[in-house]
Amino acid sequence: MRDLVKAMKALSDETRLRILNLLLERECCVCEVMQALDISQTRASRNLSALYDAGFLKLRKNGLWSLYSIDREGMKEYFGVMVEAVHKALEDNDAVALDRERLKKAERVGPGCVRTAA
Amino acid sequence: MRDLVKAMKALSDETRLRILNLLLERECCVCEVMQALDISQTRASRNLSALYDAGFLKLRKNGLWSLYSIDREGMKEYFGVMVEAVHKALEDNDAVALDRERLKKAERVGPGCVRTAA
DNA sequence: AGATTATATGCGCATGTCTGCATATAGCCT
DNA sequence: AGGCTATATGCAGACATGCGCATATAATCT
Repeated sequence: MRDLVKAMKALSDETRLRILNLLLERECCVCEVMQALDISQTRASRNLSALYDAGFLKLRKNGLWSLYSIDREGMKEYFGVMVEAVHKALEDNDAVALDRERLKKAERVGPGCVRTAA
Repeated sequence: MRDLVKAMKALSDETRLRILNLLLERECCVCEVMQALDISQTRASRNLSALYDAGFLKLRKNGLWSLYSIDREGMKEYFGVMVEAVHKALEDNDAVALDRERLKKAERVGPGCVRTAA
């Protein structure tokens, strides 16, 4: 029960829903999320952590980068169902579409970041 | 997006998840929810309203009673999916099982209440 | 070692949520 | 009409959440 409440709380925030939809595209590092959603570093990091703590994401560290992605295998079955519901619900949402566009153009923050480092 | 966030918020509270599971059994009036979950009238009423506002429930007034039930037809498709996910997630939860037991024994509060009035 | 970089986190503030108490509302009955 | 009853709601207090700022952490490179 506690876990389910935590999962639902994780999904009841616009920023986190946008992040989840971004990660449905592909694995992202924190700085890509910052750029795609046009939010601060703190905000990106904290909200990614929340989704991670709730059990939706997995984390892969690569050098300086923290690469988050949807943990399809590790997730409980009904979590997957919820993620799919969110996916469907937002498939033609403008904000989410814009996020996806910005993700494509995401500039490398430093000399590396994921696009080249991975 | 706003609607989805609202729906998720509605599901991110233990009391409301218990209520939702109770309503998966059958339509209930506020006083039955109070008794089944062993909570105050205010709490039952407010949380039922929250689920209603989010779009999960429908309301049927019968005399003094407010009869809430899951609005399977009126709900958006992905809401139904979420409800099913919650159902599965809590199908063998102790608290929810106890709520169901107490619902069976729910005493009529006044001279009427649903069991006889409906 | 020191500088640089990506991410995480402590603190504080503003805002939001939940619930109890008291009270309002509205339907039923005599 | 007046009393009773089931539900709804304004208010206030306790508590949680979201986020910015500054700073810490940890990996990489020279």
